Amino acid sequence: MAVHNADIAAIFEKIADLLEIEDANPFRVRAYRNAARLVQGLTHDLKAMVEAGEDLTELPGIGEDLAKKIIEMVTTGHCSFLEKLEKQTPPALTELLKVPGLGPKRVKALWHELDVETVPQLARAAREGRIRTIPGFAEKTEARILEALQAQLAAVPRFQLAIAAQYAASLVRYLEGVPEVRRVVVAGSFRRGKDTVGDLDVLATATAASPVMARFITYDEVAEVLSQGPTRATVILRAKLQVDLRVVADASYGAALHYFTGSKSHNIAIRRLGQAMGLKINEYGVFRGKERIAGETEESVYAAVGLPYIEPELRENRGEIEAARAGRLPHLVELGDLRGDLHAHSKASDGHHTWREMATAAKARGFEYLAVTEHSRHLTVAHGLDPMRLRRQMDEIDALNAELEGITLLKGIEVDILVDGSLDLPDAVLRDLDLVVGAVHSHFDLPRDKQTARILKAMDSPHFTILAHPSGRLIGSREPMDVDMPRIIRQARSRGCFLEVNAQPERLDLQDIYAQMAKEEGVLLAISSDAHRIQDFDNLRFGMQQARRGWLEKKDVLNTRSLPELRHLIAGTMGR
DNA sequence: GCCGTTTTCGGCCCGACTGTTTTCAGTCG
Repeated sequence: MAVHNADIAAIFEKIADLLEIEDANPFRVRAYRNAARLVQGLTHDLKAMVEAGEDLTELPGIGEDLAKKIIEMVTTGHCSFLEKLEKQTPPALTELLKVPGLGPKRVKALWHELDVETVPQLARAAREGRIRTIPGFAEKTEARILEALQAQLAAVPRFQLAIAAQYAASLVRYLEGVPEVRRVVVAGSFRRGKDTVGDLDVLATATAASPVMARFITYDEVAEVLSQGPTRATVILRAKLQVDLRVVADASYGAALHYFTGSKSHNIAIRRLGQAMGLKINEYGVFRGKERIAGETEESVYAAVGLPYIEPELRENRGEIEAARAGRLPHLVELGDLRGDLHAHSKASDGHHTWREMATAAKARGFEYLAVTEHSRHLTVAHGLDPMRLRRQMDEIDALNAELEGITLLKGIEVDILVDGSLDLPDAVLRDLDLVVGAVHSHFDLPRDKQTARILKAMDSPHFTILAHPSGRLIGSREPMDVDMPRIIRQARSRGCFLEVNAQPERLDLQDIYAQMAKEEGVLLAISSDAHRIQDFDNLRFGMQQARRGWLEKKDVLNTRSLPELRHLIAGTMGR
């Protein structure tokens, strides 16, 4: 049975939940949670590592015991320790932990006092007024549980980064207008550029006299105030997006920004470093005894523990602290490094602007080149091009290039990868293009081996240049295809072709850890807008953040190259 | 359960807010 890293992470989380309900040593619980997070973010397959005989205890947070459990899981497909725990403690209890307001202590009390083991049982107990009879619970708690269960029914998924960005922008403008407010910044997973955010963590610096907190909870988009104190408040916007506001004095800006940006795991690691140096780090600053020695800027916080500044996108405790200590932090690629865009559409297929308009907009962003990559004929809903229309477009592009100054349109196609792995257009026409972007747009649910083989075969085409949106996921609506991504990455290396980080907010595909894996394998990535209208070039900022989360540097990105360099690199893949 | 320019044992990040417990535990981030 195939055991993936995600399966192992899920089992460690489950063990941590059950141990916590059993009131186990909290540090033991944390060890399992740390391990789960580590495994989730690993760029290497644990099964492959075990098969290769690698020493898992080299991984930070994995000791003898957890290594043994991982080996058991990848070789037998199950975890005997979890099975033992599930005999002692009903496994469904871990579902109760997901109800906001219920932690391990309360879940245990509900189980012992009322025999509540499942969410439906919890709902019934709340409706029947039995919860208030448990010591430590009262009517208000019971009411909140009922409310939370109702809210869970109308489950709010995480928000796409780009959507959260819209709510963030107007809230920030509003708060900046409040008297005595100095700075407002959105921290949290938003600042780290995660593909989705669960809530917005907003930091403001203000004087004690500022009415910022009162203004915040009366913001006209606020639907509900969950909690409110002098320095912190939590609200739900009408859009169902939760927003936490934290207010500190301006002198604490850096420490608070660091604390509020997270990730939690990164913060813990930094605080431990501080602790080892006799320092205490909190959101107000870095302290030696009572004396504050840093905290006005994030740089000062890192400097206090002997580290250089670490970019927010790297702060996942996936090796960035070790890299910082060793002076090996990547110099992350930036939006300004892009010299062009290698995936875009026009009215000719399913876009909304002409190539003249697209080229003008691209040039205005400082781009030297823009690839013309319409859909191919198989994608009829998108008015995909057949060979004849493509030939005609190639002539039009030649004519347009003769007119345009300061930008070059590259002749390309986003060709469908058919279910058997063949490409939707004949070699005779593909060979005359500057580049061929291949993409899957159908049959997303093939079994893993077939799906992988299909894509590998497509990449075998001598004209194949870039694999677009490699996982095929649509955030919130379509899961990634079940494919062997490490194998696809190795195929890209051996064929000398490239993978895409698609910047459309619902795609952001490749995902960060695979982008990092590609970098480690020496495969260049294209950060592409997949623009269907001129405004879509703005999405590149989200693709850029995803790429930065994958530790990509300028040298790792195909479209940071000048046009001659780009042509040279592509020539290595075309016409073999 | 992990880990060591404090340590192979004894530590393990830190603070805000809520509700209910009259002084703090539980939860959350």
